[in-house]
Amino acid sequence: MAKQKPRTLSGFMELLPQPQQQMERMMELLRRSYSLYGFTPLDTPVIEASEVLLAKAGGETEKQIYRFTKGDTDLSLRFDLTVPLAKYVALHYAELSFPFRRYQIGKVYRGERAQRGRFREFYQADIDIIGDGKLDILNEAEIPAIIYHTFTALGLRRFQIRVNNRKILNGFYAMLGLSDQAPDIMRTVDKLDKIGPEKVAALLTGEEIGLAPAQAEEILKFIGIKGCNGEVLAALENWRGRDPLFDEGLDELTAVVRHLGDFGVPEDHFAVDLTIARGLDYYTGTVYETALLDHPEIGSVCSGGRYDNLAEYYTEKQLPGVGISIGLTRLFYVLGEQGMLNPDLPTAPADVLILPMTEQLSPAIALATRLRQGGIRTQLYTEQKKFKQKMAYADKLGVPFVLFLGEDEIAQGKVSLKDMATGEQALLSPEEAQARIAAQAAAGWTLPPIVEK
RNA sequence: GUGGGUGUAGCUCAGUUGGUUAGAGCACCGGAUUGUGGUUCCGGGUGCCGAGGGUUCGAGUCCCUUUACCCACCCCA
Repeated sequence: MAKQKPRTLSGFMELLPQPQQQMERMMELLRRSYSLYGFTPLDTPVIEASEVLLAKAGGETEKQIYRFTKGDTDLSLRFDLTVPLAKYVALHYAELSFPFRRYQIGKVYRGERAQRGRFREFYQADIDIIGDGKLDILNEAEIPAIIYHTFTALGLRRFQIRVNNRKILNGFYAMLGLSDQAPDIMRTVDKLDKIGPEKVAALLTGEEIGLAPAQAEEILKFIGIKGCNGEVLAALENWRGRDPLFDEGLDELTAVVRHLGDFGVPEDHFAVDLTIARGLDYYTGTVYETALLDHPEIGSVCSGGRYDNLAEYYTEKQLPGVGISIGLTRLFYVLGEQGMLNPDLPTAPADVLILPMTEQLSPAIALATRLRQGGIRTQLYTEQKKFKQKMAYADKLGVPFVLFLGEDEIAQGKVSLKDMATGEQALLSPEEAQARIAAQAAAGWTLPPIVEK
């Protein structure tokens, strides 16, 4: 019979056991980091009713949404975690405490063409802080501090958090009388690093945007402000007093920069960058983008910002918030491609493999139970294979220990424990063997029980 | 959505101006070695040459269509 060829869709990441372990490790580090800052975990459905998910969407995002019908219901896959959060907060408003700080790690779906470092299904790891009516500016400084901590916890060093404020940009374009064209201008200006000032100027004065050369020059001069954070802020002061929104944004940005220092983020890991404006269009104030300095070509791995009204499509309540999203799949892809994933990370699924050498399995099963009760990850190998194949299996899994239990051992009440790294083997009592394995077992594996007795 | 590239073994890829039985490395399987792996040696090809049509005595190779994947743009994590 002809077989259906197995295949995985383009843009969907599917990992082998070892890299999967590394991925899980990364997620665990993120959870710990987010938890450390007092965020509560949240999960929401991957599928939502289309009218809920698309309440605000339009343009590009709407085109990218996976949408389908099941029976007569119109369904969509979530394309980010922020819209589901908005729904969640609006729905459970009365039962939540504000400011509501939640983290969420989950898959999202975008039906765009897959590309290097760009997927159709990918993990986002989000944190958001939602206020009830108001939200203090300090939160906008804390968010990038969390990013700094998190990236550092992952072992990353060469990254930079770039900060800007939409109010500054919108205020600036208002000064020039260009409020209507502002979104197009920002998107163009965002390409500065990639295509250079000449091409940006050409695009700005081109047919689609149609600015006067003098206006383009003014814009390039503005976004071209360089220097350390203090210098950039000082330069921005020159525009103060000409637009109230601009002034407000400048005050906010100044506060964010100052508090970032208070939170312990080193000066060289964040920068005021007037070109960034990215992210979905619901950002209204501070915006962030984090880049890996050695891989600018791969784009942003983490971005976010401040929004004034998260859930305006679901509720009359005013719910301002600030948050960021780490593109976990992209980040993992880049790290893997660059050989930056720690190869020393133990990825064996077990600390020990028990090889029963006789037909009599009861002692081996009892031993496995005993080790597991002691918190040792134990695999019992009972397949009828040649000895050599059993060893090859242990070798491929990378288990640090193999434990033989044959007639001799059972008769003596002992076990043979082989250290796979050194090749040394010893006849030990079960207690001694357990102690040796436990000494090398991956740290932090045991967790307190979640169910009360 | 737009532009370009590539489909040959599980993976990465060779395959001459069209020529008879389609190859390499790695992986995999078996053996040397029935209580000792990772090294070594010996043996094994596991294939609808993406699919459909055309040209030809003859197509992996040339032409057309189609489909999938990759790269870039758009946009974005």
